[in-house]
Amino acid sequence: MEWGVKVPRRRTGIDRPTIIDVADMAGVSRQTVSRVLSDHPRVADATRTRVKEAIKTLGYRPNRMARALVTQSSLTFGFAAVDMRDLHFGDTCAGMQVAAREHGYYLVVTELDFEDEGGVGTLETLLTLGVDGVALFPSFLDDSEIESFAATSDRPVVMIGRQSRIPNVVSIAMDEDRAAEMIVDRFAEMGRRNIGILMNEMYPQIVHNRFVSLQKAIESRTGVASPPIEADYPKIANGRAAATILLERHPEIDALVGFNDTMAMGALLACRDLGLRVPEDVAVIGYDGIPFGAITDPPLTTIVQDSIGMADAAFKALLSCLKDGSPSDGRVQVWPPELLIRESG
Amino acid sequence: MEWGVKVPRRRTGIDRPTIIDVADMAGVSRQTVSRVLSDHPRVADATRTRVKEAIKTLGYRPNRMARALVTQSSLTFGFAAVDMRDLHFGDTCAGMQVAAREHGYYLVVTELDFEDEGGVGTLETLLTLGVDGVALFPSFLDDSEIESFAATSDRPVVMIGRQSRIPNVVSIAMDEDRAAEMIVDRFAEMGRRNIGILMNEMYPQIVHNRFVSLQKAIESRTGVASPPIEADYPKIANGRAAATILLERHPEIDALVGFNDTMAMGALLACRDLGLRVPEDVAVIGYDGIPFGAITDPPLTTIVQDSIGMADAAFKALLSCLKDGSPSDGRVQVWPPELLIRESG
DNA sequence: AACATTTGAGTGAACGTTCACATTGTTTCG
DNA sequence: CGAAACAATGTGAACGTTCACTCAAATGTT
Repeated sequence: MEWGVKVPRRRTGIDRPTIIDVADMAGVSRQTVSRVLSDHPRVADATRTRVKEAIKTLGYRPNRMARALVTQSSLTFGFAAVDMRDLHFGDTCAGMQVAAREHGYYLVVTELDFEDEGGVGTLETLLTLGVDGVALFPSFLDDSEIESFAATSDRPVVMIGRQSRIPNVVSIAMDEDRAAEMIVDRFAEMGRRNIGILMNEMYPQIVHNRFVSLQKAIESRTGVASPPIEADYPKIANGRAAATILLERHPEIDALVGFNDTMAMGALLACRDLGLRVPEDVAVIGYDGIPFGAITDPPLTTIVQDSIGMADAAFKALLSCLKDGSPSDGRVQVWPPELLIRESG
Repeated sequence: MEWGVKVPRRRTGIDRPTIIDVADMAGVSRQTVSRVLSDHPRVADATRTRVKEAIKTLGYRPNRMARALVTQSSLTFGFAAVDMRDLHFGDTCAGMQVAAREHGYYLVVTELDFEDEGGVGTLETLLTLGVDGVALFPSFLDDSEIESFAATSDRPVVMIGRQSRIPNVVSIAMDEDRAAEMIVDRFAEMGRRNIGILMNEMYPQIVHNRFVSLQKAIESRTGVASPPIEADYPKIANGRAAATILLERHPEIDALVGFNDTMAMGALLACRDLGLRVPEDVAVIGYDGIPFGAITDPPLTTIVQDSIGMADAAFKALLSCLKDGSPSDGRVQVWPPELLIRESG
């Protein structure tokens, strides 16, 4: 039997070097290396260069997890949305990436999965990963779910794309009412009063808000309630199918709003199918301003929102919550929409 | 003066509960809680339920960073590409998310930024974040950069979208030669011999490989070298501009390949501008199979690759590298392309 | 009944950092 | 010239886990 001399657990040679390896090579203590790493002023120049050399030759990179464990800050934010391929989500994500990098932050991006406890599971996991804050598109999460998530989160939460006043959550969203008014006013300018709305069930909350805003604007402008219709997924084919049904059921319709550009493009196709001219017979307007909207026939008029600007704001909001330590109580930022007039409406 | 009784650093009340809080509440040791968390068999049923209750009432979630620090595994993979909004990248990313979630893994997604040491910086940061492996689209990184990154990485690396045999890197890519042949053969079927190629400079490596494959296929089939032209960014407008120049310079061209669907759609517009009919005068084929390709006029013929399948393969490759501990020496997986014939070519 | 095995649970150390404090020299200045 | 101030570095503890042990009690075996 042996009494076993303690032996270090790994050190296989493939492992990344640690701060101690650097310290040993430079002949200093770990703290001094740490000081060099964080540009602490009280390090002798000679020492500093020696340490930097050691860092370079060893290819040392600090372990952010270990660092985060003690500082309680990983310099990392989480970003969650249903689908990064969606233009608005993708742009916002890219915008935050840029803002983050500028400030030495890193973005952990994840797709929200409805399967995973309705999306909340994914968010919780994000937290266990050690992010300092979370920016998210609420999509299918309703206000109360967001609220309870924010309540258990010890980190700031900013929500993009919905104007709800939720405790401990900063909300950044486009002014849906204003957007709806712009659309309806534009239609009015063209002499259109019978407006059909193409919805879908994929993002229940946004759709609902957008729908409510549109109905409000339509009734206040024309005094006429508007026939909505739902499609099950915001794809072109579905927009086409939905628009076809809507136009057949309501031949009086002379204007169509799509919940997003993709659906509006479907509407364009439906009009062509039915021999209706756009915009002479039916005017069509979408939301998002995706690039392909510029080359449809006719090019699509659309509401665009400043994704990048909102992303930047989201990042700044998280950062300032961290600085203040304040949980940023239910602040709501409302961003103005812009109507990009092309030819369809 | 005080001699300062030691006091715990934080415990402000907002902090997440730790495993010790759970242990205290359940009246057991941290190790027992840890055992419950990892479903260790040797825990008495009574204890197990007590611990689980404590976990629930406290809302405890294990800190993955602390865990990773000791296990040397974060159950997290990194995924890097230039732009998640790109359909192929986005699909692959989504595919990996699904695969990851199924296996209890988490995906840390990041956009590669050329500014940041030419992209390598971002990858290195990913490593310091503690990911267990990295899947990446090499884009503007050349083979030697990937190679040196893989050499310093103590974690497996899989590269998607380029067929290079690099030490310690698994490569998963579509068979570019085969795709090129399918395109050229399709054109040949239509009696086309004068093929123009629309390139761009955004993803130098892929473009170069794709270009070489196309040239090879064209020469072997028609014996005619082909005029390429470059556009600076794969946008519709640039595809249109590039195609216009190309068609004006080479009126004999009767077929056009776009490096991706977006550029091919630009080509469609250029043809319309010049009064050329598609596909009667000029046939057009793209790469990627983006949905909008289905509704262009005429609908776009295109090469599609199995992004989801490749994503799944990438994930499995990383996983198996970790299992074997083997650095998976330069394996290359080649995936067959598919020609989606619509009307433009 | 004596001993071996299994079961359930606990303890100190380690993972790679940073923080608060301690320890040296070396200036500065009244 | 002595005390105070400062500059440069080092040390032990802590962050929240898991791992390799250890230990006591319960169970089985001959």
